Amino acid sequence: MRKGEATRARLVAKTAELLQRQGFHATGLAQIVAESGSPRGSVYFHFPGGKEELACAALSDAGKLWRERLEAVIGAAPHPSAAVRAVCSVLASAMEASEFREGCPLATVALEAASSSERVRATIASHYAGWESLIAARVVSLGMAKRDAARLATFTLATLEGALMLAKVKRDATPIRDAGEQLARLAEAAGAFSKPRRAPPKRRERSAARA
Amino acid sequence: MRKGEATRARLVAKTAELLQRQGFHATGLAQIVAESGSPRGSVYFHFPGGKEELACAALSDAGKLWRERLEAVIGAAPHPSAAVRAVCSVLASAMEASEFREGCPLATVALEAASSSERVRATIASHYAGWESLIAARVVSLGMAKRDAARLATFTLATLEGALMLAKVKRDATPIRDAGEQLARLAEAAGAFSKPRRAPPKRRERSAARA
DNA sequence: AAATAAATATATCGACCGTTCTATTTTGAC
DNA sequence: GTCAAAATAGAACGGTCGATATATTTATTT
Repeated sequence: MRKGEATRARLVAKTAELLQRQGFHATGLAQIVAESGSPRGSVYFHFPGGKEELACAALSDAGKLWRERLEAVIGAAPHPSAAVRAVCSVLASAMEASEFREGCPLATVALEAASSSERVRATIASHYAGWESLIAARVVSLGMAKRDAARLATFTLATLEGALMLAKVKRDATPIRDAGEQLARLAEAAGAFSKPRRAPPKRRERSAARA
Repeated sequence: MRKGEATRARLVAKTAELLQRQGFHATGLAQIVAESGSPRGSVYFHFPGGKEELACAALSDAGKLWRERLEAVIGAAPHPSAAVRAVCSVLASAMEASEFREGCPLATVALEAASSSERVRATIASHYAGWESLIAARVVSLGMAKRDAARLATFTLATLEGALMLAKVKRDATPIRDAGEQLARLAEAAGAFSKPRRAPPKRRERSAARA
């Protein structure tokens, strides 16, 4: 049934948008239905689990979309430092373009629902982990040990998320751009260090990101 | 009138706690009144502006409290690197102790209300700025240029906020501890660089945090 | 075209939301 | 003790919330 899938897609898309801007509790089914032009009676048909299930679907969609974008940028950049610069540039511009209403599509709900809905929490956590593994994989290809790369990836994501939040609150995108610059230098330093290496002999104790 | 002030204080304290754990929209007046044991009829006496005004008072209280704690830690630490380590250690432990329910007292509401209540947004922004200037001042005392110090302070705060969020979502405090370690190294590097300096001759182009 | 399932429409539910209102009690000043 | 202000009590407001139930319409299959 085509029509049903279209309705479902519209519901998910609008929900993702509203969750990104307002969060979970500030977004009502009424608003989702009204702004998406979807039939109200269809919500519980497509999402028997109600608002929670709809939210998880929307968060998953957004998480996948951002993962693909991240993958594309990382794949196109010659070096992680260039990638992080590009990502921050895009994020900063998007933030300004939306007049600081849109940030990370998961972050607001993450903080809101982490302690109330285990399902939502787990959904978001898995997508964050996916983003991190993407970053970590790129860093590993530079020669850094997996463990250190994972740490650096978490650190990078944390900084980006925090910068997005500060930018939203300050209504100023410079935290994002500055974070990009700082992280890029960190990546350069880490790359310069571990580049000339080949097949690390045994193990290295968190040698990375050592400045 | 003593009684009134006590009631007011209880309302503010409980509101701050609930905002930190659940956010703005998930916290109702009913819950605040019930859990604080305060008279329901007193809310609009002490806070004619309603929930928004009460929330701002609570956020301001929390912001001041954290500022004082931050000030104490920075004052006691021999070096910014030690300070950031200590802060992260405390934050990580507190996160675990609360079973990952309590993070930054402002962050959740910051993301929620940044686009809905200008008053709340401005309140939070001012406290974040206060925290940053505290960090920046300490870095300046190390010899770093004011502009670079401000950037580094914003970067540090962003990383901490992001790490707190990730820890909450993952239910794992390691992002906080790792962020502390990384930031501490960054601070050491910045300190080592700008320490031997005296009265910078003219201006330096963001030489800080250079690895 | 008939039969079956998918999808939508609509009305309604009880619960809770933030807010307002009018008593009533408590407190401080005289 | 008297009086006015501060503070509390508690009901009640209209509105919206997410969720449910029952019809009705639309599409797919045979």
